[in-house]
Amino acid sequence: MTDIEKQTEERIFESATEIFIEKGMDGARMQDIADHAGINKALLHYYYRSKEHLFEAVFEKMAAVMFSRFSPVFDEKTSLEDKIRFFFREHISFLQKNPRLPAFILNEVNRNPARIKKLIQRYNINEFWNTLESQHHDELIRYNIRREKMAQLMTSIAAISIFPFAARGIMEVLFEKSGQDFNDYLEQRKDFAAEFVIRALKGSGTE
Amino acid sequence: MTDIEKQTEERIFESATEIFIEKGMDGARMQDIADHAGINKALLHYYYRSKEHLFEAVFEKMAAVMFSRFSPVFDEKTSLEDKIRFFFREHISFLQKNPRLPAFILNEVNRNPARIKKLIQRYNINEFWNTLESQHHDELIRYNIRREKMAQLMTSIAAISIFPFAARGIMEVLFEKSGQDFNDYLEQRKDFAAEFVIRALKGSGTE
DNA sequence: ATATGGTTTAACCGAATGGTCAAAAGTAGA
DNA sequence: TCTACTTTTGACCATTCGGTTAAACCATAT
Repeated sequence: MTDIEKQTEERIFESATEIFIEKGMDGARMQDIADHAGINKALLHYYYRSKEHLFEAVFEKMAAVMFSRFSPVFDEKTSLEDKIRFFFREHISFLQKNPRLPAFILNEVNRNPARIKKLIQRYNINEFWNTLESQHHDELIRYNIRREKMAQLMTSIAAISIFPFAARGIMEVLFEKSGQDFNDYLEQRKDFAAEFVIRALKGSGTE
Repeated sequence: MTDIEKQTEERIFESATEIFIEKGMDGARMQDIADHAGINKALLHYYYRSKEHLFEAVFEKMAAVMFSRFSPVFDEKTSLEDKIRFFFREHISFLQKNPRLPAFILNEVNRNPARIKKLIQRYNINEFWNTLESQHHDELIRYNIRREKMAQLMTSIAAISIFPFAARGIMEVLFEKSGQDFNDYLEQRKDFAAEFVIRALKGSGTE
């Protein structure tokens, strides 16, 4: 692959990413992507056979980026509580830089669930749990988190971090009306979310 | 308005609702809506001038339905904790019957934020807070919830309830892989969510 | 019966869309 | 410079889409 080819293909991919995230699969136009990349529309089909192929490339990349942000948690050799603090700080910071990513992923997955299936095959959620359990066995018992509750806890954590971005359109309007600032809210949220979850955990103990 | 006219107009509206929720504004086809309603495509334009008009009618109705589900909380003369329990039970039950509503609303709002603006004008979020404050003054002080934290708390509650439906496409695949059932998860969530939030509140007191 | 006015349809239209193709332009080796 | 190959383009195509129109249909009142 030559340098120029790489340049062109990359420019196409980046333009497609921008347009697809903004307009969605159905709303995006191949002509808009070509214009944005400064090339002829036929070139899109030269590098990516069809709109479907191009979208799939973008979607898989973005989904991988999104999911990869969950894994650093497993590298840390810290307590569960510190992991939670670390996660919210890092994850919300990441989403501040990519605020439209959650809405894009969630919408396209709901529109076509088959798309995410093969991507998810790579991840083993039970192994995910096993890792956490081995790392935090004592804490999980102390917090009375059994396997069924694990899904509840993890989805609640994800929800608290992701939802403000998924509902960004509503929240920004709501905040504007009440004189609050969405960015301030997000900054505060990094700490609030962590302490919120940790308090909920502490109160659930068997002791 | 005659009976037949009402029948037709309603059938159009219901078909449009179904198609728009499933495919979104951009993905929906006027022909599909007409077919679904069992009528000629021109009739759509006879009752609703354009696709935009038809969509707006559907969107505003669905947004109103969604928002109206937050207000019963203010009628209850119970403690804050019981209100939280009541809210999760009712709200998740409602979403179980309308599982695609959150993704539809969130996506279309993000795609075109202007659409929700005029709807939100009707609601006064500061008055909302004032009502809650007058009803639960003592509890809010005990839980150390000041005005800035109110937005954090309310959005966390909304997130915990709504997110599983917004991320339904991912969660169903994830659950299938790990041998869990999404409906069981939702049933458990009604209680889990309430106790989770209440524990988080209790731990935040000034005492 | 017939005129009136709202309702419904089949046929049609222009624009936009994803996609194709043959030729031009560019590149690199002999 | 000639040749073989890849990259890029403009023109074009078939189809789809939202929307229009004129006529048919139908219930009701006179």
